[in-house]
Amino acid sequence: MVSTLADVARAAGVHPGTASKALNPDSRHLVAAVTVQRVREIAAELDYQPNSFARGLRTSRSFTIGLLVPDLTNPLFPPIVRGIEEVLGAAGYSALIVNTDNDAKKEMQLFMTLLSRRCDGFILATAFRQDPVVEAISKRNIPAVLVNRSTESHLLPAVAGDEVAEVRDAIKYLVKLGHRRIAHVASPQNLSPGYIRHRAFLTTIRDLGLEPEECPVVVATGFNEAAGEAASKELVSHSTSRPTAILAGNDQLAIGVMDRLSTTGIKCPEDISVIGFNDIPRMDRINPALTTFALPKHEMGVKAAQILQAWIEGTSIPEPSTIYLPCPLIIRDSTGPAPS
Amino acid sequence: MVSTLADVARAAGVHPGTASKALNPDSRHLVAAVTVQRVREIAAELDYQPNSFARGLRTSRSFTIGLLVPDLTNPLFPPIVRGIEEVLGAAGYSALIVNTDNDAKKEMQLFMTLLSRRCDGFILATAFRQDPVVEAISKRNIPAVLVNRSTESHLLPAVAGDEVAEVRDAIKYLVKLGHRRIAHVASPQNLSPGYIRHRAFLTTIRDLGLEPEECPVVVATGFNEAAGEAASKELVSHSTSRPTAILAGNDQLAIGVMDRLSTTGIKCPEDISVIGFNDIPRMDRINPALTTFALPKHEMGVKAAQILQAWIEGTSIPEPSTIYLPCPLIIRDSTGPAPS
DNA sequence: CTGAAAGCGCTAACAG
DNA sequence: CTGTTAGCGCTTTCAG
Repeated sequence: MVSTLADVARAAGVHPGTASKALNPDSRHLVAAVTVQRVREIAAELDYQPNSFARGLRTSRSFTIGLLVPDLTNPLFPPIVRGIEEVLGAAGYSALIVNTDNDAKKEMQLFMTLLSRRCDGFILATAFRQDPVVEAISKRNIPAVLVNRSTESHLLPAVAGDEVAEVRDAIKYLVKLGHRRIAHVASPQNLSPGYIRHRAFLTTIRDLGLEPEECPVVVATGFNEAAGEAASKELVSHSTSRPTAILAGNDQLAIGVMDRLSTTGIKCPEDISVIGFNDIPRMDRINPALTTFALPKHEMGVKAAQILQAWIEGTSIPEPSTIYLPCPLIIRDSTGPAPS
Repeated sequence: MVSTLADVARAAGVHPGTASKALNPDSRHLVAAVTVQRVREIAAELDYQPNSFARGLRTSRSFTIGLLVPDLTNPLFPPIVRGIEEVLGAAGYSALIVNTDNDAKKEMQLFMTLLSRRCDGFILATAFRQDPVVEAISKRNIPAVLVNRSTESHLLPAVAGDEVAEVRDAIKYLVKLGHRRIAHVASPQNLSPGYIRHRAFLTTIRDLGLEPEECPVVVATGFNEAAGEAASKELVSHSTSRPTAILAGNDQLAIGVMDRLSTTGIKCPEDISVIGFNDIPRMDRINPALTTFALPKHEMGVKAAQILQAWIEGTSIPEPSTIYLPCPLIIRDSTGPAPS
């Protein structure tokens, strides 16, 4: 068994209360320097580890944060997690990480179990545009911040990519290359990125004076390659009216679109240019290398964690607004001049 | 604030002890069915969540497991984590996940903080061939299992790919294609996969009657593309004596090797065939698509988790031996007949 | 079947 | 500066 505070106190010939003060940085100054020294030595000797159950029970602090992600297997999320861990880990917090698979029921259930573990705060990369968990958190006034997704009702602070700017930059870039028939394969609309990009697409098309009927949108039923392939089938079937450029909702959808193109015998980028979003790993190595926007994943994690830490520790209560981080356009080989 | 067991008991008109029994599946049978019913209803109404600090303090069980991985950003690990979560999550455990970056000091430090959080068990994907953390765990007799890596001293059960079979299969396959000059770019030797594959390479070369001096080994200084590129520089510099096939220590190293080949103007697979290990995502989409071995990542996680759970719950104390899972060879475009 | 009481290990308020 | 005390919320004997 491991040793307890009482063991340390006994060995040091002091009262447990005193030992506690000696060992705790915030109350060390209340104890004589020699005593502190002795207690610490003995603690080290017995390699005493404070029982975090007991401490938590007393202080109502766990130094644990709950981290909800849709799926760690999606390469978007690990860098975010690392960014979070980098700041919160250094501050003494550990992360309880769960995968929700974009399942609202699972999300709520997992949240409840994390809640009963008394997490000091939460970071959610899982929010739906309307999200009961977000409401539950907000109602209970628990520190929490959203990352990569935001909710319709701005109940919690969020850190996300600047999706509106991305879409505008993408379309401007394509127009400069001579494209006028630009289509959008949108990701599902119940999550903010899909919805925001879709809306930004519509308004940008209008703002730039393109013909809306030449710029169709089709909403994919998922986030992966297969969904992209399925969604673009109809889009590229009529060789006369087909777009010359396709903006996919994310990189995986873009790959699916390119799969469809290659099975249909359409060349990318000669016939149709394709753009993705997020710049997940190895998009520079697929064929053709994908033009996409670099979401600052690590930085998003860092920012979210900083906001959460300040909130937990009472340094600053954040506004429930969204911070939009810029996403540079990475031009590679999947885009080129519009065919003549 | 959330409600406590005492609140529930009061509202139900019973003693807290009784409420506790009524709510706990294992002791429910000690309480009258009607009472159980009433207490449960009231608990649900107040949405009572047991305080896990208090419970843990009393029971010395946290229903938490510590999960140490080198780097979540390496696509090898998320599927393992998901496999683990799948079994342990269903059993009521949550996972505290930390990244060690293959830094022994960081590993020990993080382990100690997880220990003070009273994890019921550990799964390590981080073990070095000699690993102080593994020794510390073993000495304290804490349930823990290794995954993807094993230690020299078989102190803990482990689940890994069958690296010896992989290497043998790889070389046999290459020999069948006519290769006799086969080189190995090994991954660092302080981790079991690098070491085991290296040894298997040596013995297989001998067993198959190839000339050892025609089958050089160079040990890479890291696990990534850059390390693979650097390690293969020398190997392919002499056009007369260069190998016709290279077995890289993992997929990232293999990509590095292919980078080197393409900058040197050597064609893959026409001039040199390349094989990787693990089959990380999108190896089927790079150019040329990589021939590699499919490590059963998810299954490894599942197996490790099952062993751990049985150990924690006392169902079965496992042998400290390694389970080797078969890894099928996935033949793609980076391998072909030896040049004549 | 239910109630009473003790105590897990710690911290924080207060007294000396 | 150090000791005393109480109690966080729960489970688990032991009595009734």
